[in-house]
Amino acid sequence: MSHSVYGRLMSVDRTQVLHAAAALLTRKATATMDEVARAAGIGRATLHRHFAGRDALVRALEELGLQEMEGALDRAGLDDGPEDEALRRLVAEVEHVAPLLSFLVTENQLFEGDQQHVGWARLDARVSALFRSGQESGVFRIDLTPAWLTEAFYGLVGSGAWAVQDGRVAAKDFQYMIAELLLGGARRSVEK
Amino acid sequence: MSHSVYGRLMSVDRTQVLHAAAALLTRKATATMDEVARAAGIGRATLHRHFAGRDALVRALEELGLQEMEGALDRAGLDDGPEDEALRRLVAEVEHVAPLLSFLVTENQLFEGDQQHVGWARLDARVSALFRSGQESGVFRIDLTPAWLTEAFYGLVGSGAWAVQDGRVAAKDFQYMIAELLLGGARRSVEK
DNA sequence: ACCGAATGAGACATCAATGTCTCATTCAAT
DNA sequence: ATTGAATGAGACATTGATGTCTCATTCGGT
Repeated sequence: MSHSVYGRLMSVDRTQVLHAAAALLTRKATATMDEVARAAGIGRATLHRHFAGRDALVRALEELGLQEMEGALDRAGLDDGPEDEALRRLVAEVEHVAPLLSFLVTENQLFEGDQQHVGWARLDARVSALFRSGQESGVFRIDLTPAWLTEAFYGLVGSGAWAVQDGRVAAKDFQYMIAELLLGGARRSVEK
Repeated sequence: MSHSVYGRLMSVDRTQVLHAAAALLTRKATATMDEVARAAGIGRATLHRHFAGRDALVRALEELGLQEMEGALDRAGLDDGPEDEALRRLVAEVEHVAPLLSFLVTENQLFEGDQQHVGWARLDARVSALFRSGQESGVFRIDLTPAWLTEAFYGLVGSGAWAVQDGRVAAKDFQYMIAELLLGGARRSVEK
């Protein structure tokens, strides 16, 4: 009785399917369920067996995205050491979640009604807290609000993922490019 | 015979409709034609009279986006003065095109086949050239590729537009937030 | 080698969005 | 005030995606 981790026999990797779906939907949100299935390397019927419909799929993406982001935040250890180094660790941890994060940030069809999802508020708060902490300790400049820095972080991660996926940036440079731009900007420092 | 600028009677402002459509589609790419019409403040029938279908609408968005971006690039005068100041001017010029640009960057359903649209290649080249020029003149750092800086520029403009539209950043801070982050980054400079 | 679960492919009905049309109304120009 | 173009609302047929089902096949566990 070596069922698998969750009691069911495992054939299609739910997580892998969701990551593939996110990668596709980020750049083609109108993609068909059939296209999503193909992109994940499975049949449409199988996709339907795992996710009742498009809504269910999107909600699963949301759930996984939140979960993986929380994990990344945990592993980054944002409370340890200087905030700029913490940010570098966060960028590193976030790399493989990037397409998923990108989809969730972009597609706000999630927010039914007009209130933000609770889980997202938590994430925002954690990232935002890092920037605020950095400002208080004098590591980050104070003329850019934590809210904006958080938003910019999301945006750059998304851009980075896209640039890599599209071949405009080497995958190995992902972390460096994002962290360096976010921390130091494009201008050449007068003093390092 | 005071027809209007283009010979037809003008009732719905084509440009205004497209901007509204872009603003909506950026955050809800699966929006219905009816939703788009409502968002633009017109009826579905009228929307159909101006744009044959969804494809035509998207292609019109593309065309307008390219046109307005080219205009912004022209007005920014990228060849005059230091590149960092040119970049600031570009950010300023790009502000009102932001939602449109954001939609076009995000939705790559445009690129039929696998080749990039010619117009976009031109835009990319112009923005990229600015960063390259800045690197050569010593204004910008050389460890971040022009391609990445270009991508980051798009991403930050999109994030900025989103943050403003969502009320997380004041509209009046749009230019400052983007230009400052892009040029100087989040880290507090040791020396200014 | 056997068995059962899960899959892929395809058929099919359903449903929502789309595209087209009509008609009454509004509005700008005269 | 009159005219004609353009609009909004609604009806309608069409199309394409969706959701469900069946059946043959594959594959992992025993």
